Amino acid sequence: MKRKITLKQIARELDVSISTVSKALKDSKEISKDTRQKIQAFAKLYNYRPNNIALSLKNRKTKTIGVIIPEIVHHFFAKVISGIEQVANARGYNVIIGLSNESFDKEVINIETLVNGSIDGFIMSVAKETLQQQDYHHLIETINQGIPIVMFDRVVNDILCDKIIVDDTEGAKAAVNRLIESGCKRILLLTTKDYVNVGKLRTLGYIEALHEHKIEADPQLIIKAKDTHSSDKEIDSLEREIEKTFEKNNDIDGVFAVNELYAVTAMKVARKKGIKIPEDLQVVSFSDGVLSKHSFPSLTTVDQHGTEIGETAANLLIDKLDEIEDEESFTTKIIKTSLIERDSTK
Amino acid sequence: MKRKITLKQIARELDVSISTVSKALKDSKEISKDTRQKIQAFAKLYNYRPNNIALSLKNRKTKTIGVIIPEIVHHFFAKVISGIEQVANARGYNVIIGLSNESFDKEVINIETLVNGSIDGFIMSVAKETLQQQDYHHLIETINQGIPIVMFDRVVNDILCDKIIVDDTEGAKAAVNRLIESGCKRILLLTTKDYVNVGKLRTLGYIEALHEHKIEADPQLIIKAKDTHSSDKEIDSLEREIEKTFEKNNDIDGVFAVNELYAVTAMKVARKKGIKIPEDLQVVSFSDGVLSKHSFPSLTTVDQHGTEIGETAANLLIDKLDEIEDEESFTTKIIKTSLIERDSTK
DNA sequence: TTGTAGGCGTTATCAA
DNA sequence: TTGATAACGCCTACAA
Repeated sequence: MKRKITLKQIARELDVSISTVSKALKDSKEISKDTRQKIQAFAKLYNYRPNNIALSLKNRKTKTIGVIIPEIVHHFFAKVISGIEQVANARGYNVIIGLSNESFDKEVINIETLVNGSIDGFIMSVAKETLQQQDYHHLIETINQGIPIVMFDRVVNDILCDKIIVDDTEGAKAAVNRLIESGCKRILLLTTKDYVNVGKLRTLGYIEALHEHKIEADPQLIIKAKDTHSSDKEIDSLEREIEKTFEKNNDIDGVFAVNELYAVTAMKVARKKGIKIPEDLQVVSFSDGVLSKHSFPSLTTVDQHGTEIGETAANLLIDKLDEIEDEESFTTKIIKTSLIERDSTK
Repeated sequence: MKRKITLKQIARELDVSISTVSKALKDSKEISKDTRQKIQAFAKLYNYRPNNIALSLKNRKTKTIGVIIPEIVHHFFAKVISGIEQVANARGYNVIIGLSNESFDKEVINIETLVNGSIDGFIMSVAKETLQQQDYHHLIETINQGIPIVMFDRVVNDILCDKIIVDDTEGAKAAVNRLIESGCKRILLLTTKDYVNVGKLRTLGYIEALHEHKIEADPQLIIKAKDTHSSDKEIDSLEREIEKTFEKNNDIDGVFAVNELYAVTAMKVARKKGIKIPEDLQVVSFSDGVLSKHSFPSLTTVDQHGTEIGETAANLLIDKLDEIEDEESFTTKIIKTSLIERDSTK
């Protein structure tokens, strides 16, 4: 077991000074060709690589970015990470991940432990609990310390930083329009509680689409799932609610769900009740998932382009870190969604 | 924008030496109660936190572990990461992730950039390409440098290190047994090429189960998908192969798939052909996914317990790093699978 | 052309 | 009780 070799060791072995070695390895012309070659050959032989930690300490840059997300067992977030990682790696950065599990405390702890030198900047999607409590001191403090944050998806409007958002409202509107255009008149909305920004925005899109087509929104047709984690229990309870709503409103001919799990749950209810999709009921959902593609029938969905979001976020952050971008200007980028037509619509 | 405060600055402000500050913040009795309190109060006020990078350099420990996996947009790997992250955080470690995208080169690069001081140890699942080429020099070198590796799922037997494996063969056997017990006689196997270890082992389990029940394995009923990434195209081609096989063998009454995507693909073919599940055809798959739970019919699957694998791997690695475990002994832990019964079996 | 010295932030040892 | 010094590994301005 041989430890990694250091400049010091090379210097000792070759009987030169540390700085000579350092310069020689940078191919500096200060050093004679002879010694340069000798040192380079030796370094190569022993597979010398500069120690990242020492570099970080010296340069006050770690070349790593911290990614804080609510959960990772989730197709959308996994895609975003994948996009971040790709860009980060290509631009010489590493990626540390921290999971908040939607908990405020875990989010704070994660950020605090990384802030102390481990990372140069953050990319994050805010935990539901944080949004609910509206306590953003940890975010404000890191920004005040000169550590840039790029928020995506779950964004806090009050905080001044770069943001990548999905055009949730537009996407939802397009989805609902799609339903209306193929004949739906009574469209059930499956959404989240309002404090989840994206749920709220998608709800807004639903309302707007109806409005544009002079259809009045019926409160009876809006179900706000009381979920926090999409756990089995919560989905079961949603299922019962959907069932009840179908029973009370047997004229429902469309469903718009803010995520694919809700959509699949609706389809399950429909199947139980013998409602044919897409003949009697059409379904569209927001999503970025495998479920949509492989459910039966496959789901028409609003694609959020998770990978692209991740890539954009990483580029934005690294531009700032590498000082390609001005430190004091903040942009909000909107990633356009697109509708993927599958078999749950006519 | 106030930069993080350092010991030096505190020392200057309070007109004491750096080492006094350092000791006082550790509540060392060497320092008088008075100065201790003064310094602690000041540090608290300015929210002092030791710089991780400096600590890493000093201690030659980074308190972070590198996780190298083939992909992250994959339920199983996401679960494993989730398990790793949980344990790591609880034990004071951070997690850096690197994605190989199943590519040998990316795996090598990822490991090499992290080896230079950024991490204390690795948890990894080997890329398919690496397994195919059987070139493990990067792994051997890191181990030789005293950096421990814990492998999971896709494991290299020839390399001496800790390993966490799923009892693939047993799990597959249990799955196939389940099919046989509920009456299946002609069971189609959907698997991968042999160089993917887990595919091979699961295939073995299939063979063993048949053998135990004195059913002869029919090569016609074994489809080895020529996939590397489960891309759409590859799945389409698998679909056609399954279709052909069904046409040639109309007595198939069971399917065992080594992953849920293959299983869902088989169910799709069955649906097209009007084959009823589970009445005419029963399906079981290996998996750790959302698909199984929400497909129609929901799939009976072999649960791999991804989170537990991640937790076990992290504990094993950290035990070694924190020297709770002997550095020179290597264990291979087997995580038992369990069968989750759903609607695709009788 | 090569080497010395100081510093990045911290801790530990030893001296005052 | 406090402080100076060296060290972790690297880089660089400056001196020789």
